[in-house]
Amino acid sequence: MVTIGDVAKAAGVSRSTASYALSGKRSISDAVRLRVNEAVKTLQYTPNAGARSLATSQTKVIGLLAQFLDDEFAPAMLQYILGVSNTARELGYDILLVTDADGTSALRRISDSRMIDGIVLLNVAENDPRLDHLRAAQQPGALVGLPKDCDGLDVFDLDFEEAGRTMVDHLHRLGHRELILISQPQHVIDRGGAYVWRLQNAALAAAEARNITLHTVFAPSSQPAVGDALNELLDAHPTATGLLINNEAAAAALPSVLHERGLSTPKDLSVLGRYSDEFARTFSLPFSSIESAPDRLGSMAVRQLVRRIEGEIGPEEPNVVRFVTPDLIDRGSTAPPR
Amino acid sequence: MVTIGDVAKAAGVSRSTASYALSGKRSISDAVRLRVNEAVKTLQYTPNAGARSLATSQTKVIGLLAQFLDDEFAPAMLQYILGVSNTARELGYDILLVTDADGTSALRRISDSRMIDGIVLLNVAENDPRLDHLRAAQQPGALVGLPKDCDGLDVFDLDFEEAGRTMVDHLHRLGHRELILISQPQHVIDRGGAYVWRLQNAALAAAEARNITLHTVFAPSSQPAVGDALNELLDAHPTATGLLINNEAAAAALPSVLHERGLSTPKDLSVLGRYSDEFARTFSLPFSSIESAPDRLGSMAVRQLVRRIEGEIGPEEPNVVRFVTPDLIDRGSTAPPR
DNA sequence: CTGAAAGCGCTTACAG
DNA sequence: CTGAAAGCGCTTACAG
Repeated sequence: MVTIGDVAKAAGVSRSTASYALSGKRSISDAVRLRVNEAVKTLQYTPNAGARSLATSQTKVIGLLAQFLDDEFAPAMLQYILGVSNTARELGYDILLVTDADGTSALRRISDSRMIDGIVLLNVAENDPRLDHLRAAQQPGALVGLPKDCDGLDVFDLDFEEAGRTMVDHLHRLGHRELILISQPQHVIDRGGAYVWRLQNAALAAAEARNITLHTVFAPSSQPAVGDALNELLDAHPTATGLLINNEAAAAALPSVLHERGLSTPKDLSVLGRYSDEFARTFSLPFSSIESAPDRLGSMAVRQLVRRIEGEIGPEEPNVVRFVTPDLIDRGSTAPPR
Repeated sequence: MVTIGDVAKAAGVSRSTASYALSGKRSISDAVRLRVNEAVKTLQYTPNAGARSLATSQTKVIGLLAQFLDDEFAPAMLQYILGVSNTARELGYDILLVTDADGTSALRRISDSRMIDGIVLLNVAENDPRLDHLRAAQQPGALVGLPKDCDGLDVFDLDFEEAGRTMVDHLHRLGHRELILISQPQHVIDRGGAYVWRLQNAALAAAEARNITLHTVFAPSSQPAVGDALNELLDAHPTATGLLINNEAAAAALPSVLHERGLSTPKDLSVLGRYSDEFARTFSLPFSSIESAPDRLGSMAVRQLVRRIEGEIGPEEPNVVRFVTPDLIDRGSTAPPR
């Protein structure tokens, strides 16, 4: 393989001069810079990443820990991954994608071996076992998802409380007085998916404050089952006029359920979801929704992480916990109840 | 950080002995091995990946080039990625996920800088511009998807010809005499998505051989548009009794289209798709289908790649081009025409 | 503005 | 069975 030594020889300079000419870390005569650049081009020189990382303790790689859990809807995950990946590339970093079932040991592996400069955690749970190791790691970490203890970590998440309030308020303003909130399965809460109850509790509080009825229910996240659950739900609350959905699988299943029941939105029922616009397009969902902004959250996490990696923010500087304010995207599925 | 030097010191041996004790590449007295292992444990030693790769020219990382094209249905891609990632981990490799729009330069970047030991290409086109660089690369490559020229590359793909024949034969045997085949958009073919016409041509040939009518059409891969296309199609061919679908977005949109038209399968129409079982579950698709086996294809590609990387197959050994025989998964959406 | 040299943390012939 | 040393390909103080 062609090394910087070959470049140096071809340019008639020392290896250090060749290196500096490429990095620009000290002034170089135009003549030399020109010859070095030419040598690089003709020899097709590319620095060896392993050698560089050994010398600089920098890999220019970010570890991305994504878990594909049974109780979660895989297509919704993809948006976060793409948001992280695209922003990382923009900032000059590559992505080491880790999908191990055992996230903790995977984290340790890539961190301790210095394969990466920083770590993004997706799918963060209330008491995420990965966090202890992340805090102990040499590399900075950024989370998408809010754990109980954010100490020492930069955290980005949708403001699910605000999302819950907005959903209730929006339908309340339109005149609705009895609503149903469909959340992720109980199972998601059990393993620490705090966003489920963060949204739900805020929605319940808002409903109480406005003195309206809010039925809450946990629905499955797998497709055949969730359709049945939706039907049961509509049977159980025939007087409810609005449906709030914090469950991607339920949102995806709803169009055919409504169709089967001969219901149309917003005439018979107002519907308001919580998912990304990309998700809505993929599944052709005609419901207004709270934008969950996965690409933006992934991007924010990476930007902050890179600032830490590159020392723009010192390790002593306090961690940030940033909530994205939920936007409501109107697709015309809400209206006053009839 | 703790190095192998620290381990050696703690165990009272030389660095080379410590290294050999860990790699097992030469015999070591039990006493020494014990002390070394103990030192590793107490010091929490993990080898530095960059240093190791510099010394061994091995990174234990596989590059995964995935393109997310507008004309393709993103959720269908995820299965390939997961298949590759999980198998790689099983074999001791990590995944560098590259989603750059410019796949060619991304390939060059990770290859020339020796960040990876081998490369998996997803979404391979008929004349894929990435292939020239892959052939010139130092690292072996494996493809998921069949290009025109497979020379020097290991290739894995579904047998789309057989898939096309099977689809036609299956409905022919049931007594159907007029079918419609819905393919990906023309656009996919234009940029080299050979699988579209591989399936279609084989289906046409099979239809001709059996003397039945097969209407073919390219439908959009985006959701609102594809629904309209399906409706037009059913309007245009009212006497057709069977629908073959080689277009994930069309398959996802079909249930509601059928519902709107008051059609049920297989009573009014027999439907046979081509997508993965995982995809069917995610979208709750009730149609029988040809399994596209993305996880299996991804896994096969990685296994072959690792065999090349680890020298079990020499570079002079001929490349393989392997087709997965399509299985038909019966979900009860086909029956004799009425 | 440039060069010779040390060092990053490993592995692996070479010697014994 | 074990050790001293060279080398992988970079970067970066240290000297001039």
